[in-house]
Amino acid sequence: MTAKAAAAETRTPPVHPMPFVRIELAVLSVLEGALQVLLGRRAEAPMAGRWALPGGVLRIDLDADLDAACQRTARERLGIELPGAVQLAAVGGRSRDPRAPWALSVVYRCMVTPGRLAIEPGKRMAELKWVPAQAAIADDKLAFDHGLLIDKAVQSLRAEVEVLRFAPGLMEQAFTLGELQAASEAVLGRPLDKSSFRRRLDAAGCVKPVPGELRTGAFRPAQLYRLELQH
Amino acid sequence: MTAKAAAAETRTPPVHPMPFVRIELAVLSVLEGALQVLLGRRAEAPMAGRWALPGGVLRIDLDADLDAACQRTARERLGIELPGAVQLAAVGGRSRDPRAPWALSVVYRCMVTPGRLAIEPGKRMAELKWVPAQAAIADDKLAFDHGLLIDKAVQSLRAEVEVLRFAPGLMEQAFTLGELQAASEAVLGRPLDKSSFRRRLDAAGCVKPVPGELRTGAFRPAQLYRLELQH
DNA sequence: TCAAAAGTGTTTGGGTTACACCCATGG
DNA sequence: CCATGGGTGTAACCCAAACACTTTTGA
Repeated sequence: MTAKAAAAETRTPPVHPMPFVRIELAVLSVLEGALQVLLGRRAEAPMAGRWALPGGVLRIDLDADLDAACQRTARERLGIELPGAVQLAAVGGRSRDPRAPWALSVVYRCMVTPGRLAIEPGKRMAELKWVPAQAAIADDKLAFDHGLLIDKAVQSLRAEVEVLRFAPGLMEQAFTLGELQAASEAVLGRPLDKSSFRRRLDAAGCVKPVPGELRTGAFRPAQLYRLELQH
Repeated sequence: MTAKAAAAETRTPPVHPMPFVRIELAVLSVLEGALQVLLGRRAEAPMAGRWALPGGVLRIDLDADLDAACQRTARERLGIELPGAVQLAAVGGRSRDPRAPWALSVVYRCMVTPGRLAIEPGKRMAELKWVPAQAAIADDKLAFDHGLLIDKAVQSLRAEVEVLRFAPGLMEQAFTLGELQAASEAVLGRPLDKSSFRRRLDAAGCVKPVPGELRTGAFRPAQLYRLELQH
């Protein structure tokens, strides 16, 4: 019986040591006209005091799959869900993380509207802050390889906005076309032409007017729109 | 001393069980005018006898990082290196693989020229065969979730060919523009216009003539070209 | 009445499609 | 000399940038 168990043990894969698996969150937002990324200051070793992407350990007892692990991590570290989070990449290797001989991180990217996030640090987060994405990518004092990960996140976001595939969470539920253009310009880092931007928008059909709804500001009121789900 | 060790132990992450981590290879090739994917018949349980993507267990003692793990897996299963392999995605969850309570696979995609691969099954591979990608994606009898993974691989390849970013391994070292066009058409699944294809090629500068080199066939000899590395 | 932002039209040019047309070669 | 694939030219067209213009409101 013990022999049989031993045999089964030998045949099953866990005979090989497995890597330390984490989830990292690249949470982005357009704030004050610039694309910013949410960083947390690490409360514990390793790299205590250093700024890093919020993240946590994959818990196979709690998480049904990777996407669920992403959401649980978001709840624990940021106190909110991250609808529309998409997987960016997996990175892994020796000496990525001093806690383990081999560390693998699955990185998620998510857009969040300014209001969504009451920046309240959760477990093991000393502090949270928004940092302009440019500065974060250039900062070589970020923990681990998180600078590279932020770069990847920004690149993939740009590629999507370029072809008018707006991630949910980029805008509030309802917004004016002017606001959408401003957000796109902040992400892309270059100005867009109002006329062609709008023509492209309704050619793509990715945005739908909310009848009757207007935003009344200091000047002429603007039609409000919502994101239309892509095919 | 033991107390200190115990404390360290409690703080270090391996207190949580980690998932079973594998590498899967989506090896694609244009064969007989169609995009095909390399499948292996599983020699062992689970799903013995079923066709699946070649793959293997991540070995943190052997692999320096994920890319290295991909190459080792290719050597062991296929007997060759896979230059130009790119990471596609990571998938993971409970009940993906009966061998473990939680399985995570990092999937790589690679193009291979017809001649490159002497289909010689390696360790734990009963047999290897090329299957048209369309058929493989539609086949619901593939092991695990590999049908979905093949779909992803083909989609990402199409997106690249669409913008003339030819993966190394798509073509032999030297090729005629006609061959490049034929391969692109096979990947995209639609005909391309010769004239505009060529104009786009030299606008993008992604292809460079090899002076003096000609391919002499049944008819007029053709200039040979090589892929130019992108910026 | 003016500033500021919303919203529309028109011109223009670059790039792609579609198609026609020569060129070179082995059979 | 002809079938076949290599290679080039041209006109039509589409899209989007550029820019000017009108509209609407609060101050």
